[in-house]
Amino acid sequence: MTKAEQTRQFIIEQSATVFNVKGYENTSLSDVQKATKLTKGAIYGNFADKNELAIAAYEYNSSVIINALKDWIGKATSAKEALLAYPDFYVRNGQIVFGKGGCPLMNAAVEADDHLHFMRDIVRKSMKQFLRLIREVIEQGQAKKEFKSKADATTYAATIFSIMEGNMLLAKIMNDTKYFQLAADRIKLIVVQELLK
Amino acid sequence: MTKAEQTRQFIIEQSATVFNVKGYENTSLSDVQKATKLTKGAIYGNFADKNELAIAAYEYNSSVIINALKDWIGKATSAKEALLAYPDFYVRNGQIVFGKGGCPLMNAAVEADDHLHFMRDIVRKSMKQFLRLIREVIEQGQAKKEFKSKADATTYAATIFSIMEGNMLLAKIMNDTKYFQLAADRIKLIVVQELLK
Amino acid sequence: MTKAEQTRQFIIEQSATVFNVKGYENTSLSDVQKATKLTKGAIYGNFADKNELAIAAYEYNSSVIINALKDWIGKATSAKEALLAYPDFYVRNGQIVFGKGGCPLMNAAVEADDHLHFMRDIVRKSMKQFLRLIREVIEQGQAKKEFKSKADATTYAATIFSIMEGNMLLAKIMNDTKYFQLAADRIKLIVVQELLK
Amino acid sequence: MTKAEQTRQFIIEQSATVFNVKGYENTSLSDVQKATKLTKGAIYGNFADKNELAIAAYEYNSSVIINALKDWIGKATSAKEALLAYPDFYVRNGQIVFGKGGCPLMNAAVEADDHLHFMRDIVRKSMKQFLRLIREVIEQGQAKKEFKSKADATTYAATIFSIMEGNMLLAKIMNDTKYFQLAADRIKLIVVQELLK
DNA sequence: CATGAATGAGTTTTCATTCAT
DNA sequence: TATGAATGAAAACTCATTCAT
Repeated sequence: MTKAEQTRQFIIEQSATVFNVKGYENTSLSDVQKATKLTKGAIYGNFADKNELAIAAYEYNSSVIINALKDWIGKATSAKEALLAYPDFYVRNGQIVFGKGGCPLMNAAVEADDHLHFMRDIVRKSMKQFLRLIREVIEQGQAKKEFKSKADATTYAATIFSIMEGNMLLAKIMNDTKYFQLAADRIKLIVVQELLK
Repeated sequence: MTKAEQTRQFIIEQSATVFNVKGYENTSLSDVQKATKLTKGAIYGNFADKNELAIAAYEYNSSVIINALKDWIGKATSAKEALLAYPDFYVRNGQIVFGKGGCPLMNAAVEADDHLHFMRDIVRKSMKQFLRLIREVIEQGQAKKEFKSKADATTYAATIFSIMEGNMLLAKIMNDTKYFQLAADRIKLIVVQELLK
Repeated sequence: MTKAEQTRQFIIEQSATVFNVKGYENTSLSDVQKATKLTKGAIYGNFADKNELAIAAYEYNSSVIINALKDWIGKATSAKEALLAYPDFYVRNGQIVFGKGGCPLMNAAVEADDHLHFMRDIVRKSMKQFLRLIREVIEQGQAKKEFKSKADATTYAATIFSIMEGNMLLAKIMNDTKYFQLAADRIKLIVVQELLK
Repeated sequence: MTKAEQTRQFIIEQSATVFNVKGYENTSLSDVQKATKLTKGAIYGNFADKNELAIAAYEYNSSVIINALKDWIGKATSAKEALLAYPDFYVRNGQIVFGKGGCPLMNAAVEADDHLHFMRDIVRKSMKQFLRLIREVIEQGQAKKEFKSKADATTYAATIFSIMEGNMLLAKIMNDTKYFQLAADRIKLIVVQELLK
């Protein structure tokens, strides 16, 4: 890893939370300077413009949770366990998630959907990736005869994800982690009643 | 309504969608000028600062959907019908909702939760109001013996709302109204299986 | 004239010489601020961007000498007198012209020809206008039988202009007004030997 | 020629046209990097600062046409032929000259006269050198009895040069090589009518 | 000698806000 | 009240230059 690559990575990691908290458009280069303690020149030496940094920060932010999800799936000994690990993470780490600005996919999607067009495709891509991971867990559960085969995996992936995100929204604005538990309960109910054989 | 009050209302209504689409921080007074075709003086004559206008615009935006919800409830002849009118609205008006920037509660919550502090309380308040309306429908359904009495109305209100919002998030970023149908289906399932006697 | 129009004109007049001396690209908004003692906002309130101001300043600069030429022509009692008034002006006002940065047409043309494309057409236009004025004096001299009718007015206009500009170039870089006299002598020779009947 | 001298020369030659086209102040080190495909260190290792490079690039640019003039003079079999070779070059190579940004003496003089002071003396020197070359051709023509001895060589040199430059200015901004022919015609007229015995 | 990452003052431009009219 | 010209701080970005490696 060259010096430049190290600095680039450093800038991304140091500024990622600021972008998630303040929003990608409302985070200024001064904010990034404060977060990295680097000069503007150093930042512009590593990124063509603020948009490039915003995208890199978003990719970092989304990769953190996507990789976490992959981890849980990898460690789980059953599809059920894998699916429930996802809401359980928020139940157990609610305050940490709050401190980092909440779900980066939701935050970026709200900015990117009808306004920050340069980010839309990248957000859409990560959203699809997240949904695919959940879908694959369900499909593997079906392949292993753990889950009912007639359940539409794509639909269930979207349903589980939307329950998690909808409750995240409530949790954040109400500053109340109980909504994470609510999501976990509902997802568990769906897994037990509708997916498990 | 005095002239001043009329102008104030005019500014709010003309700028409300811009705020919802661009975000409350990112919408500039130039944007408001363009939307209202008024001068800065006219705007500052009616609002102390941009924050006051942002709050008023948010209150307008959220009141539109809260009033719509009240309307559906008022017109419904049963609790079930009232509850299902909510997701059905999005199923039928998905593109219109997209054009106005999506759900104002979600948009504002994402900005306000850990960043735009002057808006947080007002967003929280409207969120509670929305949840309370749903809860009251459920409670009335229980009072009228339409719904099972042991179901926790508060929990079900949050669950229904979060399913709607989570799918709204997917719908917006994927630019696909099918997620509104997904939310409607899931909410109907819950109403039929868990609430209805 | 509205306040805005007054300020706009004030900015143009105060900054025109700076643009001519430093060049249109190398003149910064700080330079304009210093020249006008106005704030950036005041300047941007009256011009969309620096290019618009640069063009306005150039138009002012070129109009000053084009109007001067028109004046001499208007006051002259013969075509010969009108033509010679042009180089004579530089002979008599060399130091003043130096102090204002020299001929704006030449300065802007050198910048605009292959580089400052947004100014090229406007410079070309003023150049044509200047040449046309000289040509018309010659044509009127021909109409009044003062000048030989077979002389090609367009060619003579370009020749006279290029002699003046070529010597201006020498005068400026050598900081020596004798080249203005050289131009005046050569132009007089041409008028007497080739144009006058 | 040492390695360092080679690199220095390489940088000068690669960047010379950029300086002539964009102007000496307006050409940035990034432009020089792009033109040379070298690093900043390599450039600063060979030049103390941008001004030193600008001067070297100007000296190169002016030397190219001064050497060309010397060449034509050397090859000419008469003073008349030598003098006319100068405008003829532009008549024949107008588009090439345009492509390289036009006459470097004029371009640099316009920047240096009252603004880029560090270049003024060097531009003045090359201008004098160019004028001296023309003057010497005339003087040699007089010594060989080809030209009239009473003609003031210095004056004629300046006149010929200014006609060429004045028309160059028109040619560039009008993007029309006909002005080169106009200059050539006028210079030929002067040589034939006023210098030749 | 050359590299290229870093500096910090400079650039153009936008913004929320004020205030004389 | 409404106007719109003006303010000045802050935005994104570029530049000539330095210096550890």
